[in-house]
Amino acid sequence: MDDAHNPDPGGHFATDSNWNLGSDSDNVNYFFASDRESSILREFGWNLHPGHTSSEPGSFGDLDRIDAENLVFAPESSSGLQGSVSGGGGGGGCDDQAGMGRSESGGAGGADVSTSNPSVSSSSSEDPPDKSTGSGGKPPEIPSKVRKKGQKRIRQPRFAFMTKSEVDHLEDGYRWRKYGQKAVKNSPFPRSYYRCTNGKCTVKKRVERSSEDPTIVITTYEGQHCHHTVGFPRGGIISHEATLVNHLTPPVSQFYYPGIQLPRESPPTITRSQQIPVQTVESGTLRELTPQIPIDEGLLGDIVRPGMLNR
DNA sequence: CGATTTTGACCAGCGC
DNA sequence: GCGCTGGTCAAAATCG
Repeated sequence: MDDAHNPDPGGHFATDSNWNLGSDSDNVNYFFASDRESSILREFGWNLHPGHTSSEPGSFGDLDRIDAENLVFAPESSSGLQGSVSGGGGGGGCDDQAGMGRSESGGAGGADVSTSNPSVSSSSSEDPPDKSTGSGGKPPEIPSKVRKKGQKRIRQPRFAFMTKSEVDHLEDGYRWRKYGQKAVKNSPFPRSYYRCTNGKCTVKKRVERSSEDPTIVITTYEGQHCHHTVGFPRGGIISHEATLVNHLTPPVSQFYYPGIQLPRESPPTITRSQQIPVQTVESGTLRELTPQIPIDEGLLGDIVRPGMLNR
């Protein structure tokens, strides 16, 4: 896995083997799409256009300008943990009653994500629900957490954004609780793990800073929110809600309506608002996208290509 | 006081 | 089978 980069001579999107990212769970392929691919994004709920400038609904707000040419797709091949992108379908994670999942305090929360998404997995593994997180070694007290050994961890679709920002945790309209932090191989910067504070929401997000370009923050969302955002400073309260749930829309599809806001907690430190959405899709969905050369830096390496970093 | 963050440990998955 | 790494848990600490 460390060899990571492998340009894709073929001119097609890289394959798992080409882009091994380093982590079992993150074997994701990233592609750069041209404006032509924007349509694909739209299918996933992304209303993007080349050179799009924000401010319109469905856009990323003034925070960023999306340049379709630099758009990066991150089809989650799931080599490992999950069969394939799951549509996240119906309600992704929020299906069940609040009680279940993570409880706030320390909650054994584990149950999250994976567990709740039976419908989703359409693909490969019909796997039985559950298998929740691999949660650590905690007592198998909670049934929902019970993970059968043979079952693989199922993850919801993931969408990553690269943002030039000095702050790690960008405000996106939702409230998150940090539940872990890990040092990342090949990167001096640790990766932080956040979980939506909404009791019913199982959306998670990982935040990592580029080791090559510290100004770039890679934020990866996993799952879909099934609730409203907490509200935006800009008065933009998202009206949408779980209505999107049935589509394979990226979790961000909700908060990006109001536009990804500048961190509330942190002032407008975002220097260059450049955010590149990385969407995970089924490997087969995308084709023939401009090949990109990933760099081996963990998450970042998967998402950011050298050229971009140097920009 | 409640919520969030920090931090060390544990477990699962994968490659060798 | 072993080791490595990512991901998650949960107790303790910190913050508002």
